[in-house]
Amino acid sequence: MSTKATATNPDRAAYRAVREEFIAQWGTLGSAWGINRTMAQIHALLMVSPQPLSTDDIMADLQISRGNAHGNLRDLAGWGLIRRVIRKGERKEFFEAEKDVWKMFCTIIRERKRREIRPAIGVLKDCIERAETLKHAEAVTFTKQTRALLEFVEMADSFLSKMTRSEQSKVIPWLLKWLG
Amino acid sequence: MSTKATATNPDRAAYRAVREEFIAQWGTLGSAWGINRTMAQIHALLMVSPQPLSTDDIMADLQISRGNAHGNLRDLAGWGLIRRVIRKGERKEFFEAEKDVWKMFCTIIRERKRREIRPAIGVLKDCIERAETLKHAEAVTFTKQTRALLEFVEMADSFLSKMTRSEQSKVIPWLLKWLG
DNA sequence: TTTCTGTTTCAGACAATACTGAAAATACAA
DNA sequence: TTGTATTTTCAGTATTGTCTGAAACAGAAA
Repeated sequence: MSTKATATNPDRAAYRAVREEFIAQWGTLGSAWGINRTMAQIHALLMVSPQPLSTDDIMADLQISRGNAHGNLRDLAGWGLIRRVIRKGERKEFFEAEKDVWKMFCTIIRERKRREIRPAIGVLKDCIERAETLKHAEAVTFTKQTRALLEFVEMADSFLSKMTRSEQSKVIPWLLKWLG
Repeated sequence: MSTKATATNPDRAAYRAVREEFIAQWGTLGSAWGINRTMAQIHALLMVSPQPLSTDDIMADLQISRGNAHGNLRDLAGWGLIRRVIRKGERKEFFEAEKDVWKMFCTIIRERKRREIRPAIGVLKDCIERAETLKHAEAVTFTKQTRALLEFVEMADSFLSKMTRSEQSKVIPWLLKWLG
């Protein structure tokens, strides 16, 4: 291909710059949502990379240590956002990101449901159970409010479950229609 | 009222304990979503409090410094999750939380849209604009992927906008019906 | 004006989290 | 089995984000 990267291609520098900007911003965005900055950056890097990358590639690109790269890659794999790839003949392992945005979204939702929403529902139920029989005046307000929260969170949970179980091809057109 | 709190009411201790548990867990949940732990705890405290609380009440209850309480109260007011209340005859100012869960949800969504989603859309547009004309091979993958992300984020943004502009009384029944 | 009550700010202290680098463990090839 | 490439772990360190406490400030009452 004539557009193959070379040291002399002037677009190379421009591409590097815009990619770096994207990665940096994705990292910032991640930390606003409770995701480790480096983990978000590795994710961004893999998302826009045409081919799988090794730990060394990532270390070199983001200028981070082996331990840091390793741990964050393990966590990203734990989230299901990236996969390990083994190339035959190579001992090194490579990583690639899920590129389908809908699948990525569903994965994130499912994991956050499992890690945060479900435990939150458990806590709310527990608190309500312990508070509902108390005669203390403030306990009445407490129970009322935590019940309202529980009801809401459970509904949101159901909604997200149903949505992430649906096909993108069913949800998106429906959504576009609903938006008018 | 016969259930009024007194030092001798045995329910008082049980209520304090369950409320403390709720506040602690809400704080943990907050930090998982990129919200300062103390801010989430103050929010939890005000959510379940039957009456508005002063800065001193909150300092005493959560055992935090004045500066900490003050700053987080300011931030919560900035998010629109709590209101300042002035009682006539009193010089102190008090705070109360929005208790309606649907309104609370809409407020959080609107703020996160404004603070994070909109800037993210800006970044994506900027990156696409800078990358789309580049001939570098990797830039093609980059542009394709960032376009897919932008499309998705813009759709999510529209969806959330429409939802938070709707009445709870319209959305909830519809949602329940959709859930079957 | 002075004093009193309450609010706001912020430099320094502290705690939580993230990162490094090197050593240990593992996996594979010869 | 030994040697080599690669992954994994983790103690120590750095960085970031949060919190404290005291001083400065602001307005109301005396």
